[in-house]
Amino acid sequence: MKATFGEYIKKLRTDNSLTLTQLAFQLDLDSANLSKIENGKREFDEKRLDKLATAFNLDINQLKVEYFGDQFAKKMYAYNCPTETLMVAEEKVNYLKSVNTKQGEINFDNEK
Amino acid sequence: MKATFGEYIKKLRTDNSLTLTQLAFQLDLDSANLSKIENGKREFDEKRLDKLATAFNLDINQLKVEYFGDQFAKKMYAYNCPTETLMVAEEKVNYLKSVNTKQGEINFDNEK
DNA sequence: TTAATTTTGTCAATTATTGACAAGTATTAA
DNA sequence: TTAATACTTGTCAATAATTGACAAAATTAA
Repeated sequence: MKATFGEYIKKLRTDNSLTLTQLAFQLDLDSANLSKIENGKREFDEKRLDKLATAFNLDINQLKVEYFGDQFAKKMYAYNCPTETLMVAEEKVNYLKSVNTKQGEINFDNEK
Repeated sequence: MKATFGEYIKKLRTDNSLTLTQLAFQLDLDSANLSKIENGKREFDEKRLDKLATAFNLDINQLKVEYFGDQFAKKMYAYNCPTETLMVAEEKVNYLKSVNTKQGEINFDNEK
């Protein structure tokens, strides 16, 4: 839970006794590069989250939590951001959600 | 506070009655590109946060809160991440801080 | 109107990320 | 031990993303 995303993938893979080559194939990746991802030397591309979810039958939302949680944490750590940053982020997401009309929803306050 | 980072800069600039050209000069930026940043059509590069702090005599930490809070919020919104993501991010920052020895600190559990 | 300011469009140059492969080091099994 | 498999690391060209720079249009103020 507190591990990096690379460690997280590695655990998933080994728990399911897959080789790098086997998982890399499912993710449409070179096994050497998957190794780097697991060891934190490359980033996992977000466009492969769906494939990862499929490979291990995971909930895509839980995966996003792990993935983006990891991304944000890395940034925070690298730039030594105050913890507040996350509170402000939450406010701002809510702001974005209220300003932008989501797909399929009806917008009642759309006066221009 | 809940505005985007671009709106935030624009407000700072206009409140201090600077033109785009004037502020852009201080930030070592083209005024046309600063305009795009203010209007959310380009990203503000994090390497310029210090210059921005100087220009308006702002606390750099407060600026980081605004800047990264905005970044995280945009990602969350774009990928429709659960709010949990931010809790997990917080855990992970703490994990990173505990694992990596910070500068100047003495590491007591450094048995290889 | 004119001048100053802001916005938009474009594109080459720079920078970052990726895919691919080779060569290396474990690890395991016989 | 060897041979096979698995994993790691380094490199680099190809691709993609970001940036700086400039021109030109639109807006605003006088």
